[in-house]
Amino acid sequence: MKIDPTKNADYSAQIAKAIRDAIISGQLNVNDRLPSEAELAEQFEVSRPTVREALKRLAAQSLIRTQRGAFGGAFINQISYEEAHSQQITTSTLLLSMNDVSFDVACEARFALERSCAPFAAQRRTADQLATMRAEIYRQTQPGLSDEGWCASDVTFHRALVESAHNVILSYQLAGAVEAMQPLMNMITFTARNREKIISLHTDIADALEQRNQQQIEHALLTLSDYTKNLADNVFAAKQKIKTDIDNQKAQS
Amino acid sequence: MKIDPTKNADYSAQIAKAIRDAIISGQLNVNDRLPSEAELAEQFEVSRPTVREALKRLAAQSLIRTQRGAFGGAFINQISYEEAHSQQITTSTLLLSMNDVSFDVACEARFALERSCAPFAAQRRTADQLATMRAEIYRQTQPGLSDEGWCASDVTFHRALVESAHNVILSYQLAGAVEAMQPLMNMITFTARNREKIISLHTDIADALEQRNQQQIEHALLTLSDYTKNLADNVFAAKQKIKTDIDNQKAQS
DNA sequence: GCTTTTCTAATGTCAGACTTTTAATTGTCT
DNA sequence: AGACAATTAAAAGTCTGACATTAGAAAAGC
Repeated sequence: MKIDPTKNADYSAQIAKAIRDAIISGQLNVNDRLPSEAELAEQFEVSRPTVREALKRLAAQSLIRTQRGAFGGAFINQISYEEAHSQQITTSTLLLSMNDVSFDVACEARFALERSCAPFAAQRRTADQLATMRAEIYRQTQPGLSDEGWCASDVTFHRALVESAHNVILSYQLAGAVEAMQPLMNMITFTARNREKIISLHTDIADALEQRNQQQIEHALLTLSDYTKNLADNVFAAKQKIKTDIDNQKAQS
Repeated sequence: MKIDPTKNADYSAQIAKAIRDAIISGQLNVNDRLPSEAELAEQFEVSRPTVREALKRLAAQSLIRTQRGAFGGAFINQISYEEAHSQQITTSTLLLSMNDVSFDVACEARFALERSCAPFAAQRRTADQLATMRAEIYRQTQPGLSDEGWCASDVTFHRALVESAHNVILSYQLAGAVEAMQPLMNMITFTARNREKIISLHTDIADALEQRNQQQIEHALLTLSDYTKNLADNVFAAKQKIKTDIDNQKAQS
């Protein structure tokens, strides 16, 4: 692992890569302690600040954690679902916001992924998860619910659906996709009429899940996907119209 | 953004967070240039090495890129699908290897996710993608193909299937899931007999895709999933048996 | 035997200097 | 005037050496 060829540039990146590879390949195990910064500096024949920069890179990916004090140091971190998940969300969110993905594409992907847990959800759903979903539906019917409250409830509802598949990998992947989409979803303002329709679709999903009817779950999700797409199209069209009107006014004056 | 409360610890983490938040919230746009390290050090009232550690953290997430020389500096990076993708793979791979996820769970998730692009693949597949898949199937029939070659061909085949859905978000999410699973898949050694069966299932998938038959694609994927699971169960059972036999021998002596 | 103190190894931070890279500017020649 | 070469300056990358802070371990005291 100690090899670090005198390639032209950026020692800290090279050192980070060397350590990262050692972790991935299993040479370093969870909770192993890395040598101290001073020792690493000696091994790699660089100064301590350079080593530190490398370690910070690894820390940014939660590959290591550091502890101060005697017998402290850098330890290989066991990545938890939560950490992996929150990292995935940051990445996906940035990806979406920086590459102006069309709403349709994102929406399609989101519901397609969610549909993929339908068969397992139908088989394995527990009363508990069903209750959560029903509770969220009830919350959504409350007239005083704010836009933020509505969105949060929506996320909880869908997360319960995903969890009911009882597959940690699916949960991890889907929670990431759903949450990353949230900023896009928040661009839609839901009228009372919209909410009513969505609540009815949510009820369909819950009913289908209760009856363990996979096809019906998938169908309801597909309908919800199409409805959301339409809603978004209208919102964007309206925004476009306002913009055009303003342009026209400017042209007249 | 310049605020950095005198909380107790880890300035570099705080600074990284401040800048990261500014990027995510849109205060800083793609290709904007950050102030130079010296200026940042002054703004945050810390030393330059501390600022540098913060910047390295951001660089590790590909949030910024740096350029040396006059008019160089740190620039907000536009995250590409490729980068996001490779980051996702590192995270997922580590998650899987560190939390000993059962093969069944991972396999189930992988094929469930892949099934989710069946409807779009059936609609939108191009002749090109179909040709890629047929070519990989042909490669898989070659008797001299090594284990590595087999796995690589498998990945290419499935990626072509995913790409045929023509949805960048789905591609991004699924490619991550498929590739992260690869180390687990590589634990299975495929006999000639196994390969034959898998090739026949791959052919089923390609045929279904050619006929744009969504249900048949899904069915073939499900069968492939079950077959892979069985295969893995047998491999693990065999390994377990060997271990038990050794233990018994030891007990006898 | 338990608590308190001291020790010490490690990270976290700083200041200042030097090196290298790179683009813009200026200068020179045809 | 335009093309090429030399200069310059800004910025990242690196190093040295020091000090501050933490927290576990060992020693001292009761």
